[in-house]
Amino acid sequence: MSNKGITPRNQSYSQWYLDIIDRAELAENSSVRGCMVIKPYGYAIWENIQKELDRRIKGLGVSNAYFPLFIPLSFFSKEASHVKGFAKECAVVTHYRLKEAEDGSGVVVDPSAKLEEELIVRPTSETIMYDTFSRWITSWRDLPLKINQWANIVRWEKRTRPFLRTTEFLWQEGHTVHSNHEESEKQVLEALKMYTQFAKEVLALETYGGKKSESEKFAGAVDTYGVEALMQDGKALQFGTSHDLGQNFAKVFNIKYTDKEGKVDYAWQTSWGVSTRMMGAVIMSHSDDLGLVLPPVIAPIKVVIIPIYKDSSKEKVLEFAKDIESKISAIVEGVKIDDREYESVGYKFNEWEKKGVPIRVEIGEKDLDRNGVTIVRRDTNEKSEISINSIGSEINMLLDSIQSNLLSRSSTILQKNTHTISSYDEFKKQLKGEKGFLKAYWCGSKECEDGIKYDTKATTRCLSGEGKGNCIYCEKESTKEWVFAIPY
RNA sequence: CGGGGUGUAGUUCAGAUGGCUAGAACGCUACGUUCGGGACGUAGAGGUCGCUCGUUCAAGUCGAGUCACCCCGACCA
Repeated sequence: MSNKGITPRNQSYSQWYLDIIDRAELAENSSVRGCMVIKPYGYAIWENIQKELDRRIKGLGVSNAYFPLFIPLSFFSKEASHVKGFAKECAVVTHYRLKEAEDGSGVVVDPSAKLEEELIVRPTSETIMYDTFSRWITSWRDLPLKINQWANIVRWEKRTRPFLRTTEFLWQEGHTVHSNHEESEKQVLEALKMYTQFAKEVLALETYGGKKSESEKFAGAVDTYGVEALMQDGKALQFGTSHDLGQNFAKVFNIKYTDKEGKVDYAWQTSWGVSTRMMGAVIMSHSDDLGLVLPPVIAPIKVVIIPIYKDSSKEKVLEFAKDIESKISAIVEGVKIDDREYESVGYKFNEWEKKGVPIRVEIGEKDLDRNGVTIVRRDTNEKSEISINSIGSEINMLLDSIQSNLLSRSSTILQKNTHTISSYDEFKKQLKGEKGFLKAYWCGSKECEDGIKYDTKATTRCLSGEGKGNCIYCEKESTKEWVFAIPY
């Protein structure tokens, strides 16, 4: 198996992510591909991400709920551009029963069990949720309605990549319904802000967020906003979106309410989501040649203690190590002592480095003698010796500083790799070389956008700001500056 | 769907011009010696060579078909 294509720096990466995911070993002759198995260590990272994100989502006044995996074809086909956007990547359920094959070779689909109406495995849940919403909402008193769902979804993409584009993925999708456009617009921006803050504070990632161009919009949205992160190879990764759906879905799903004046009107909606792709963003952004580097907030193991001893000192060192463990655990969550006897010290160092554990505490005879420990921080690989007085709070502070160091590193990288560009030659040259984010004016025409994409593979990622300049492609005057990049 | 490539041990791969009982490294198991940066020794377990048909005295090796997977495009979070 080759893992080319997901490396932050060419090779070395392939083995790092294998601690987190595995290829789905599907049955022989299965045409299912591009699914991934998330291993326990990887899932623990996801759970930490979920926990932090869920708290923030609830902070927006949103409640969790769950809707069906299957969407009747008729629901799905109601919003024209939505169908058009997703039609080519849907898994369809056509039958509900199997039977034994006549030649005894196993089971086959029972043709008599054909569904009256096909079911779509959700590629996103707008349609199935909004059908329900139309029955929940009748009055202004029912609004705003704010629902979030944690779920798996399926998009049958032609080409998959571990983490970045898997056939099935886990995500969170927020859906809100409002009585007017000002309020729903505000919600869209609030969600966007929540995501960019989340990226900063939890994932230690600096990102660009902003409005998407017409061609990059979500299928069925009036406007789409996106959060874009920069990977080490200079490509951009969109890891979150927030959509202003206007009344597009309300009109086809008949989501109407009576306002305070007794007038009936269609509601205004938003939807927004982030997925397991975030984990890909974290891995690809922070990893180095030694393996993963996890931001402490999402690291399942934040501190690993490695006792180092000879037979003669074994008991003393282990006892000291356990004492240190309980001292740190009193203040810090996620402390692990690696006292496996059957692995060598070097192996352990390597293993936890590879897994991105933020702090390693080494405890040996030398440390015992001076009543201290040796610690190594994963972000810089700096080694230092600290005394055991107030070790818990010191480690806690160090975790904070690792978290903020990763963020400032990410900010610096983003700044360094963002270039304001005014000539198309320069634009092309940059994208052939180091890539990164390019800020340039664009007239807004599809011809220019397509031309740029054809020449360079770069697309508009999001609106950068307003000003005055000339379209990088056709040189017509424009007031809008966009962020361009080659996307994943 | 187009272009390219690959199927041999758990994994990564070697097995020119067909030839004896199919190999290596890593991993795995047991025992011993080790342990401040991926330890070492000894002994072991592990394979219908993707599948089918054909050519041949003889097929992992040649031919045809088939299935699966990977990479590069188009499409996308």
